Amino acid sequence: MILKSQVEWALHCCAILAGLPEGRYLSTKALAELHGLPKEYLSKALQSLSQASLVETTLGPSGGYRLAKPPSDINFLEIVEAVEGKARSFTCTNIRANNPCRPEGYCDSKPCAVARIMWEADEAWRDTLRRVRLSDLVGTLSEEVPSDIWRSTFEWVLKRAG
Amino acid sequence: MILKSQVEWALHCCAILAGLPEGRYLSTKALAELHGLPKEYLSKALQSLSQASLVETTLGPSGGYRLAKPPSDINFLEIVEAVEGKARSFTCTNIRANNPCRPEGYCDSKPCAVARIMWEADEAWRDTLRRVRLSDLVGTLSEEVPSDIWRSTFEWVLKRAG
DNA sequence: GGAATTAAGGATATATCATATCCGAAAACG
DNA sequence: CGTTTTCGGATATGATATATCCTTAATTCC
Repeated sequence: MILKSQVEWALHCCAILAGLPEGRYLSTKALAELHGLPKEYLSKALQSLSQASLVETTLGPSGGYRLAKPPSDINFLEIVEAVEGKARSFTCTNIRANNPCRPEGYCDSKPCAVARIMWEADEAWRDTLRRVRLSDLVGTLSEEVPSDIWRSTFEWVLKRAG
Repeated sequence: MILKSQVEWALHCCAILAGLPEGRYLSTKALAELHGLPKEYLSKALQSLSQASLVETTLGPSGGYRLAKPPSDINFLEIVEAVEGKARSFTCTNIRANNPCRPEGYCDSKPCAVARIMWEADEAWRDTLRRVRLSDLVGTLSEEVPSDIWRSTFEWVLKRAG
């Protein structure tokens, strides 16, 4: 049960977008080069963010992506689900229904007890991600990343944004 | 990020094994037929449980599997990790290291902030599973499954155990 | 002792999905 | 108009889940 690498990419890209000056866009090319990622494939992750209305886009030179909402209004779960999908990690195939001792046409009142427990764990995972805002990540990063690296990184990407 | 179907199979099989009379074994064949599963492939899941020392095995006719510990000493996480592995769902490829603005030889003191959050969510998932014992599942099942179906199911599998 | 049964594990085949690249269309900008 | 960009479709490739088959060794029963 491994998350797509696009999840990691999307989170890091959102962190950069969150630090952009008001109104500026950042292209796929700039984000790919900054992180050392394949541009064409990263583009798919960014498209997912766009479809989830987490980022806005504009075309043409100096176009690209920017956040559609303030970083405090975006949580980790939104980003993760945008690229990974909203499907639960455990799917119940209802194998109890194959039990030959069950009478014909017997109908269960509740979902399978095993599935309920697995779904509860899945919810705990999602709850944790829901509680972390993108602004929290940016706060942590600006504390931990040396300020000169942090600053020159944004100068670097903005130079590429024209 | 989907769990293997073997996880579902293993959990249901453990629930049945937990209800067996003391000292009895149940074969792969019986467990596969009870749940309508491919015998050869289910065998791989049971082998995983065996390698994790969750079940004991014996060969020959009337051989098969039984729990190695009382159901109250086995939790969901043990079963899930036995077949799914212990690897975290999020793997950090440290793409921040590709940032061209980082000085040569710069070394991060902490693991990536993104990874720390994703791992925290992963721990929340594991914690939930760790807190549920196999005996809890059996308790729920014996409450919810009509007693005649519950009883005839064990008669059915025990007949197949010789 | 011999036949049947069983778990264990290796080898292999198939299907699904993640990863990755390429291309054409439409939009924005100078 | 020419360049740059997002977007979506098409396609290729690699890894992994799913599934089956076969051999070996251990155990039980006759």
